[in-house]
Amino acid sequence: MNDRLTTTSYAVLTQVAVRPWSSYELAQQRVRYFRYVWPRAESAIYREVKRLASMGLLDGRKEYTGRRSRTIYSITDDGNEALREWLGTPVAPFSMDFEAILRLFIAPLGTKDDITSTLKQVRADTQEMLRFAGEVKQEFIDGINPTQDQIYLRALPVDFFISLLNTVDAWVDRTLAEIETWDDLMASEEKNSRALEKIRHMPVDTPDEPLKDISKPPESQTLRRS
Amino acid sequence: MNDRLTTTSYAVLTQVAVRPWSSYELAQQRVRYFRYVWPRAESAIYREVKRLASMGLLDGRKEYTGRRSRTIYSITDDGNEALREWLGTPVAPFSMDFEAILRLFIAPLGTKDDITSTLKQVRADTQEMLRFAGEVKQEFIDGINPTQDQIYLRALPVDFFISLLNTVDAWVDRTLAEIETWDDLMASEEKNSRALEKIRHMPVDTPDEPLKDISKPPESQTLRRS
DNA sequence: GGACACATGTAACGGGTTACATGATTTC
DNA sequence: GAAATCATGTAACCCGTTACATGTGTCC
Repeated sequence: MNDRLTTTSYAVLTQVAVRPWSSYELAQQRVRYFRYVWPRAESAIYREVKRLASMGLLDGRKEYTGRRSRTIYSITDDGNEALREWLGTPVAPFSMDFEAILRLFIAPLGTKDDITSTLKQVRADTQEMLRFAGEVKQEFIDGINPTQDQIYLRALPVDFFISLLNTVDAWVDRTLAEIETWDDLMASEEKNSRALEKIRHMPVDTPDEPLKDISKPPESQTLRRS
Repeated sequence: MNDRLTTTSYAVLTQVAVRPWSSYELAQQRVRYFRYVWPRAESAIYREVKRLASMGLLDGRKEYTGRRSRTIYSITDDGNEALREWLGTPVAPFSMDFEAILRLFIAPLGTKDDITSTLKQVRADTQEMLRFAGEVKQEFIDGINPTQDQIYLRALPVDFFISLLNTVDAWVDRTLAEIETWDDLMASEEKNSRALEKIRHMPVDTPDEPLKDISKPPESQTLRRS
């Protein structure tokens, strides 16, 4: 049997480290809390807890409601040790899947309505996530979040999440506004020169200019292009 | 044989729509251009082009260099039609994998050095991506980007990408600064009340307050929590 | 007491990754 | 002419998803 631990393994361990849960609760609450930074299907959680239990990192105890059983998992010492070791290993880089961006590249194959609908859907998604973030914020303010005593840690991801969503939201808004000014989706001199002017002002250093952040060690400037 | 099209299929089709490529070039250039919005392993591309060719959406032509062959793919009319139809379907929601955030939750299991190293690694990653974005910006300014004539479209993802990276970068900086002020990683009254004060000022509406954006249709406010 | 939603999972398939393989080209 | 690197893929494993299944409370 395979006993390599993936980030999903550690994500599950992380949650069980808080307190014991049944598989079902775990799957539900993972969706609530980690959905946005490590989204996985519920069934992946069911398989993962069994694997972790068979490796001795979780301890599974059966309970019964009538004829039907459920399993409550708690973390073992080995499980905690595995988490501790994980913290010292290199972290997986941030990555994302953003289909709407792909569609932009070939937007002229479809209609203007296609692409604006796509972008509005993205906005609806981010605003739903922002609504959720607002709920969590309110829970902490009201002092009723289950992890209230860890608010000094939890505030960090919440901060990240809100910043990110506002960034995406603002981008969608100005992108929709730009596209609304277009008569069609075809290339034109005017569109292209407007875009060039915008690109000039985008907040990133170009290779010919001095770099903004000089607090970093210099070898990071010599990384080869992949 | 299975002929369901995934977003990865469309990502490949999108790229081949620009011009013909060999599988190898495709895999390389995908890494360059789509790495950040739809990252996939190169071998996935090799399998995908064969699948798309067998479905008639790509046309594969063999070339030889000595005894060794390679295949050049170009898009067919059916391939273009598939792309066009795709643009009218619901888009997959934005999602991300961000392991560093998971580690924050259990940071006290490790050392302060563990967590700051993790965050510095994230910063190094985002700054490498920003460096790449700066190169692309410069290419457009110099008028030498291969998609220069489509700059009115390409500027939109570039804008997104730069905004996102700057947001992540700024978050990492203030998070590192916060953690630097800590003596240890344990919970404390002081850390928690500071965090609460920060949360109060985070830029997101809470459920008890009037909503910022009233330009949206009202039913989006009534979405059920999942 | 039937319908329906919630609770608690399992099975099977396929997309994604890691590892490997081999021919051509360049370097020194 | 040996070694290293680039070009061009293939094989196999396994993580993740979709679909399904069955038991239990609850509503009316």
